[in-house]
Amino acid sequence: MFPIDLLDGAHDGTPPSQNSPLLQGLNDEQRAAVTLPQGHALVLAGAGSGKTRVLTTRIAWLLQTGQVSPGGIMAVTFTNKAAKEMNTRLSAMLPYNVRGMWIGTFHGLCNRLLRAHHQAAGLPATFQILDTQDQLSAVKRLCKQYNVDDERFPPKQLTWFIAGCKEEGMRPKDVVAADPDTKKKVELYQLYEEQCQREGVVDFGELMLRSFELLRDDAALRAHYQRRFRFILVDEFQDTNKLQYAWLKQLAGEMVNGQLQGSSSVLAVGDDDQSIYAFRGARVGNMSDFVREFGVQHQIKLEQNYRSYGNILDSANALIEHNSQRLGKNLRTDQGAGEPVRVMESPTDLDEASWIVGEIKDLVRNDGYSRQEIAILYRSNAQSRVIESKLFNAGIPYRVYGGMRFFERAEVKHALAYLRLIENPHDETSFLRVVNFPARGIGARSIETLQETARAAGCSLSDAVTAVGGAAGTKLQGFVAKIDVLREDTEGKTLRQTIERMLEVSGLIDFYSTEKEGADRIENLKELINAAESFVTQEGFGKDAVALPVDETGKALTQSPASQGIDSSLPMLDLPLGGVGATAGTDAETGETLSPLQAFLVHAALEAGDNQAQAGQDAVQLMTVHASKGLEFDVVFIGGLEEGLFPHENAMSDKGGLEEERRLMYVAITRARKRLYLSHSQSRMLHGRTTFNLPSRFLDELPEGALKWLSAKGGFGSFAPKIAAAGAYGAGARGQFGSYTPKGPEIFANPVVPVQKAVPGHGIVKGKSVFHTKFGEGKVLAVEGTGDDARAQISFPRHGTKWLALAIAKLTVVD
DNA sequence: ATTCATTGCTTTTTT
DNA sequence: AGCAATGAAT
Repeated sequence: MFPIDLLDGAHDGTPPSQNSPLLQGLNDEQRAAVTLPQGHALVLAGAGSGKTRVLTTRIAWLLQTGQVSPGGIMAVTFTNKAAKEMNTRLSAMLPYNVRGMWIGTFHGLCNRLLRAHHQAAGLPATFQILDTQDQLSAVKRLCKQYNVDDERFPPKQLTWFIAGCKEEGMRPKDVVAADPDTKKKVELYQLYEEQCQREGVVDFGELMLRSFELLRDDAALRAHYQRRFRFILVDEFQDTNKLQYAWLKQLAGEMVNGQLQGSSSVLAVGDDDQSIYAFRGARVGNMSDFVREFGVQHQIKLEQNYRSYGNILDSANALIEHNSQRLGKNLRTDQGAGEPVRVMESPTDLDEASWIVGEIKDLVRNDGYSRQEIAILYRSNAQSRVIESKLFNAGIPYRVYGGMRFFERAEVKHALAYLRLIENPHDETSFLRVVNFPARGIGARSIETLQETARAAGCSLSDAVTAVGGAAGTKLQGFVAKIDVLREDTEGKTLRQTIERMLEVSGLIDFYSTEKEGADRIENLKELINAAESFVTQEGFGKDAVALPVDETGKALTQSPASQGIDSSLPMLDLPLGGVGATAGTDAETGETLSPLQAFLVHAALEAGDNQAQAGQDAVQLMTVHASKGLEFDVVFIGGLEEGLFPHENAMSDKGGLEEERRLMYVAITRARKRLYLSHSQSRMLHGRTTFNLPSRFLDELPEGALKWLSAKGGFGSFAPKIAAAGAYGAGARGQFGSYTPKGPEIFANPVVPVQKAVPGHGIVKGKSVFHTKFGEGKVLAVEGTGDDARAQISFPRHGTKWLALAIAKLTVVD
């Protein structure tokens, strides 16, 4: 369907030096992609085909051959991680620095655009960004104000509705509301917008939508950026939603009779087979739309895989073949077949976990694999629990990805709220978050009065405090005065000093130091200071901003970009953000500079921080399949390959659901370099009850020749080789296998690690020293309870005395 | 204001 | 089952 279009790099008549060191080691397809001539192009980059390398080399190539200066390049990604990776690689490849380019996430770049043109966009210069939590609390507040029945309109659903509308590019007036429920939602959407506007805040969707509208409605501005960005590169194009696609079109040129006209070149890199975010609005269809509307001339497929052995790729290829909606692509490798893909069936999820743990022990002990090169992937987060407990009991270090991110933690959010109030006393989300935290006797009643007063007077909460009388009024005024003092105190101070002062004045530190679980919260607040410090250093605040000469057309000014005066000390937000001939840091209209504090707050919202657990040394990696995208490991376990779980039953409702699940499986398989294990269990504890599931249909879709069934080993081999016997424990067999409930001794013959309940002694005894991954070494003061309920009281020198549940806390006995 | 009890939710997730 | 968030009781 898509012909491979190998280009020799000499189409535009001026053959660039094909022997450039940049092109060394690239295969023909990669080289063709890197040296593409001007014009729009689509690169279908299979898993492990060197996609990031192609993207970065392409940029380096464009610069090196003088086709464009850094200012003429935009590279868009989805995650901060990907953007960072691109930056890092580019800095390594290029002799000069990378700052002049616009490299970032969609939201990051939108933020940049809106900062530069906040006036045209109708936003205050210091607008702040609401994350998902903030958005939810804003909606809750709204619902309360308008007495919305939160049974019928759960705030969470409203936030989904609003985000969904924005992703589709729809303002309240654009939504077709047929039924009264939708009408009500649209009404609330409208009110929510007004509230955000009043408070000077934007949510993630708004960043995208607002900057799209800015470009759409301001022809001069649009023309400027269209001229500036000669080359636009988009990573993970299959994950773009409708709005992001429309946004790209605005930057790339003008639509004339359904065809895009413009002088810029858009390179979209993606893999339709790895599209796993349709559930949150991604449109794979953007790929074919792109080809049609942009009049794409060149399509290149990167099918050479440098990651996995043949059996793994054969499995991936065979599986994805079952999808009908594909552009068509087959991965190949020179590495040989490698080991077969191992498949295992276990009677229960506990056995499955035990088996995985045993296998990992062998891999590490006998085969010399390092733990961090082993990943356990699962469809849903709930599955990690069992595996974690088995790993823990076996004393194998592991790391779970996902969960709370740094800037999302309650104490950090509290601190950020105070900081936001310093900048903007009218930020009501922040105001309400901390007006009574730490508790200062301002109850719900007082707040209600304040809200009524503010509404009556048509002013913000903080302005309304003086109008509230009585004891409540005094307390409220005290709070506002506290913030005012803080604002004056920190005027002109460094970010570090500001945060330290805030922690003191707010009473947060005092509060947490009296809390019993407060020690690690204080730790996190201290960490906030560190985060701010490294933000300041990295972003180069405090150094003089240097003007960057911007060529109108974005064309190379000189052959040596190093001489263009790009200064690495330029903070990203200070860059001349367009506006014709803008000068960084000074131009009041376009290059307005944020204070370090403001910039840090933006950073905190836009980049929620690492969500990895302790960056432990050599630990087995646990994560959902979604989280594994873009990563690779020597050994991969995929657990829970059962109907209803993977493919997940909730995903099967819509027509594309099964295919998306299959792509998810495809992503999972292609993470493995050397060895792949697939596993399913006959029964599983799910939502508190034991369920019995058939093996996943995906197992049927793999090539028999690439697989090796291990189940025989355990005595359940009678069911293998597999699916032919599937009916035997199908729906009719539900009762029959009821006795496999995880109770009593292990039925299964491969129990490398004894079941938890069989171990009354966890080794943790009064008087012993234990090690906790976070708190360090501590002494056991007491032990209580048995089995899963066992708890120990442990005294840590740096974190005080804590009660820890042994089933949860990661403790190892120190001899 | 703090603590305890009840209720609801539970696919995947970035920004 | 387990957790978070809400509501009632002290």
